[in-house]
Amino acid sequence: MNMMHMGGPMNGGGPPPPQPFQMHHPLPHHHHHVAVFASSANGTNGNGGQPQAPPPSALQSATATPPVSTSMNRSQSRASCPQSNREMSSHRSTTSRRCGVCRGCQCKPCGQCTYCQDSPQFGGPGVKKQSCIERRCLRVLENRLQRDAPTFKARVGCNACEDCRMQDCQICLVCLDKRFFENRHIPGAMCAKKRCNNAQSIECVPSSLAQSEFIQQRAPKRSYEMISPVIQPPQMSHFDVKRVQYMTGPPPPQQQQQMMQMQQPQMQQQQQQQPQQSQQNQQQVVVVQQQQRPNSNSSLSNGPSPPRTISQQGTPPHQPQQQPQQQPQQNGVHQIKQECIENLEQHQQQQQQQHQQQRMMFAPQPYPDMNGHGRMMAPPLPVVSTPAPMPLPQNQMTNMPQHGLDIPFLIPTYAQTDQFFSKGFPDYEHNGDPFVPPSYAQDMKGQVVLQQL
DNA sequence: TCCTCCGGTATA
DNA sequence: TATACCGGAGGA
Repeated sequence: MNMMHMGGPMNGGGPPPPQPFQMHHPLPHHHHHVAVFASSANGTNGNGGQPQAPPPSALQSATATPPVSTSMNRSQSRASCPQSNREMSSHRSTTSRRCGVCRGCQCKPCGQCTYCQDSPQFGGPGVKKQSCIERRCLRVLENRLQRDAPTFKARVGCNACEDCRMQDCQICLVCLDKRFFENRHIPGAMCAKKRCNNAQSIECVPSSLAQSEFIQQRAPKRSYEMISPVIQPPQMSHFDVKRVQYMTGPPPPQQQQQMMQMQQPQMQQQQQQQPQQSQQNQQQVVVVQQQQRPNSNSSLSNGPSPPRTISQQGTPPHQPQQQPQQQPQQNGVHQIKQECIENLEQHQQQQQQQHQQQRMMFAPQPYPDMNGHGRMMAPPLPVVSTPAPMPLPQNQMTNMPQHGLDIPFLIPTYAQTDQFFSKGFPDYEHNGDPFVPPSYAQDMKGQVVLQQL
């Protein structure tokens, strides 16, 4: 995979200090009509304090100073003539040339990233010859994702180690897919910059696969028996991470042992947090949580988790599948099943309502496909560092994801003891991070930029 | 002719 | 495997 275009050296993911820069070339006159439908024109330009950066409100005028450099104008010129022979005569031009109309193309160079500083435009030597990391064309990006995703070494982290708790780098293939394409191409993958020692490889699903299909395959990558209690008794199935499917019978002994080792501390901690629950409720909750949110970033659960119960004394059983007396009673299993079904159904309805509202608030933005035809693209997503989305019981759905999926999947809630996530998800707001294009910032979230072709 | 930057290759 | 480098396509 070619990661060069994903950002280059990035200071470990942290935003470098803002560095004011001077545009060496005055912005040329804009030759194309740009119509902006802004629902929110207030906000900072978010461009690292650059005095030259036009405020979003400036974009509302078709005659305003263009927010891009000469290269963007050239790209727009190309895009303005989609029927151009030159545009269509070359395979390269049809697959990876800038569309010129997406917000990446509309964004002007940040002047701070590696590639900007390399560019002669900013006094650099021009050896890297790459475009500004803020100016990624969504069409080019999607082409790259479609091309690279099948061979991408996608991984799922443990979500417990320090690396997993780091914020996403926002520049790797996974983060870009998450940001712009709702994880469509590399669903469930962890940020490629994270070096989780407990990460497990997952397979990439072809982008042509429907969301509902890939969820069935992708979500339970780490032995998540989220569906198993509905399908069959939980103790009779496990998820084989290698075969990427549910297998009947208990997991292999080695996997069981590994699961137990990873879960014991979390189980104990969880019981300390819920001391007043009745024993029966406690059993049910634990079973559901272990089955449905093993990938949670919470310390309550992480890693592969076979269906299990909890003992009367609150100590986790070491060999639950060999102790039938500790299995939930038949009524309890049915009750859990019913609870899961109800929770999923209820949450599905909630998700649909939420996404309906999101679509009304953040209208999709059209951008041309390879043939120059308009396509509708999902609104920008909030950038969060999240584990693979997993369904949760409804009583745990406090932090709702904004990933826009029309499925009852959400980012797990996090324990109060989790200092990193207990504050909630970081809002997607431009705060000077040069890797966050100003046009993708919160204040531009509701704006639709239309380029007349 | 110059510029931008995609995509392939080399290198650490 | 990630990053750096660079040839060269395409447009102005």
